[in-house]
Amino acid sequence: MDRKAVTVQDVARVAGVSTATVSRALSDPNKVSEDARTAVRNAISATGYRLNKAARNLRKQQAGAVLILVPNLGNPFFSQILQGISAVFSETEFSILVSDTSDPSERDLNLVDYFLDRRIDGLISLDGALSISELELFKHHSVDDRIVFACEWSPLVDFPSVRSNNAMGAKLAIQHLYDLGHRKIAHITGPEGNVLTRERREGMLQARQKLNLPTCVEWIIRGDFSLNSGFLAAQEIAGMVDRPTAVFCASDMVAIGLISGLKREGISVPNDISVVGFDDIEIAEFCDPPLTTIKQNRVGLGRAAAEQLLAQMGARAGKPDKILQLDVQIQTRESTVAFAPSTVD
Amino acid sequence: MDRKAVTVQDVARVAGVSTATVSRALSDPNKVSEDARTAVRNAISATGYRLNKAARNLRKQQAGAVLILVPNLGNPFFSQILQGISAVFSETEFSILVSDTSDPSERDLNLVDYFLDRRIDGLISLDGALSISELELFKHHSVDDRIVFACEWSPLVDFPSVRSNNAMGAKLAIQHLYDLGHRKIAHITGPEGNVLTRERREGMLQARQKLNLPTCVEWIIRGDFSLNSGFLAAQEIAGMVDRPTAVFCASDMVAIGLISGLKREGISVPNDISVVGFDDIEIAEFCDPPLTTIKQNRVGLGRAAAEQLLAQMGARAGKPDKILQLDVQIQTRESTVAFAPSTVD
DNA sequence: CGATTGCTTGTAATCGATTACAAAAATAAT
DNA sequence: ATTATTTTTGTAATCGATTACAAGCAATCG
Repeated sequence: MDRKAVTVQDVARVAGVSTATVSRALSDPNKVSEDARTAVRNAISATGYRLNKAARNLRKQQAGAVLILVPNLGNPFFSQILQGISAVFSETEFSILVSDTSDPSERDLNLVDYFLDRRIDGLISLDGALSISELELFKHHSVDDRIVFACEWSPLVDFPSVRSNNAMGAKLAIQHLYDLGHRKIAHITGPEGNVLTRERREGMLQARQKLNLPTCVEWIIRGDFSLNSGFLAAQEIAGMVDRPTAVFCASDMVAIGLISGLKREGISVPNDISVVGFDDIEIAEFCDPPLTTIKQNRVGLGRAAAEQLLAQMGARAGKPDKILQLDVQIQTRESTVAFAPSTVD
Repeated sequence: MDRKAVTVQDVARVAGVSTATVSRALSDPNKVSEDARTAVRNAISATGYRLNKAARNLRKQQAGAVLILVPNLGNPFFSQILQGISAVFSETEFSILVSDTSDPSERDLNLVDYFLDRRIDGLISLDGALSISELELFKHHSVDDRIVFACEWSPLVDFPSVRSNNAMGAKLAIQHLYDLGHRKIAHITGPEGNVLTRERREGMLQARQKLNLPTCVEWIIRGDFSLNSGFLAAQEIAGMVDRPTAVFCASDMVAIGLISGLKREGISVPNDISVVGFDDIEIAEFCDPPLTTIKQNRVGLGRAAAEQLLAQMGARAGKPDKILQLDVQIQTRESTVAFAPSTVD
């Protein structure tokens, strides 16, 4: 690459046209004549010309990149959404930058600086927990029309967002357990303050109310989406006097941790307790027992978010903010079975 | 952000110095006097100046970004390496672009184009299976000194690479099983052609030979690192006349699939067969039974690769190509137990 | 036939930071 | 005090593509 760079000037000379014509032939081919177009095409392949993105970006006042904020890159759940996003942008001129918000070294950098430094043209956040001051800055510098939330979102602002229908998922889970004859249903939540936690819990509470199910404060157990929180919840459940016959978990990881923990307590899944997860991560099918869960279309979610952002960046006109909610399905496997009242209550 | 951009000119005017001084104050502060430095600093905060990366990149003939090639973003194994890489580059001026090589829409784009388009200054590939033509192109355009392999690598070239000591991992696994009294040890491999598959298999064969273990062609089962391949291998093992008492799997996913499959065949782990995985993914601890496995330092691997690339990009001098091999450890859990010869052989 | 419209093209300014070169100022040496 | 040396500064060219503007030319119209 140390061969002196071939520029648009060189192409122009070889093709016998001006630089303006070369540039136009590249960006908007039907602005130039057939002849010029082929001359430029030939000159390009003759010289081995490659457009310099930095120069274009400078002139066009854009960055040619978007930033994806991921709460935790190590989590397969998020990285599959990233896959969907990546698939869409790879068809465009945009590159994707990825930043892990759980990484402390990235936290001190203001996000809005990415925009101001002209490093990015848009932003997709999978993290709903952006600070209020950060969100204010977005608005203040009017870059808020180039931001889309995916999966999670922030209740503090009304930026467009693509998400799964979490309440629907919770309802499906409860209804499924109800249909199997379960009445005493516990729930392990996500971390407090998280929007997904809230939506799933509310959906569950609504379904529960509609079906007239008994409630018990003890049955709502605080978790944090992690394997370990499920594992710990198992001990709590084992110690309950009025033990639930089924548990709806806010994530598959929690469900897997729970099953592992219950087993350790001598409680069998699904014979003693049925368990439902949320997410349908790949491994759910290969657990023991295979996990009944709520399936989200993660790749589709990423794709939709990417397309939303592209639309937004294309049309700078203030289009109505959108919330796109993707349907979820229940995937029944062997971790849930019909309630068999072995011991009379 | 539509407020007209503040440029280095504006700062110069306010500070009462020239643009050159402003630029120098920013890039190499001890090239200018104390007075000028503070004047510039004040002017910057007074004007709210932000450096335009596109302009700098154009002038400095660099991109300010590196590309990370990931075989499969949806796989937590890779995304944790990404986390390590990300942590290092976030301390620098470089942004990271991420591309999923399993994404068909990215496959038609020549990787070397990223360099030629000046979109990236360096490349870290977690994918060892780059095509020979692609690798030739790298050399042909002499960008091969700005490429580092991480985790996987290509046997076709001698680019620097950071990897786990896979052979050592295999030896640890076999030795562990040997110490527990196992002699009939099977192995489920990764996909054919993959370097990790080869290293782990060779390491296993060597250890096996050194310990003078019996061999049997049937006991080497072809897998592909996936859950499903482990699941399928279970059926094969169940049908063997001379059944192994332990299985060393090329990945944790395979091990989990295997355990799930064996259970379905009525074979208990670890009572009937002990199982060892490779990777120590997060979930390994919460499987049933918790998985004995070879632990790789994924984040450390990412960090090391990132630092290697930084060193390489900094010193354009041809420094010796390096292969950095990180040690692995065995993490014993409950999927392996001492061999108890219940049925006399 | 002259005027109007539409299409294609070229010239040159522009995006914003960096840096080669040279001049000026400050310091050290004789 | 004068010269040599070092440090600090400014001017202007430069990176490479885009595009406003104007001009050239052909086609269309009254």
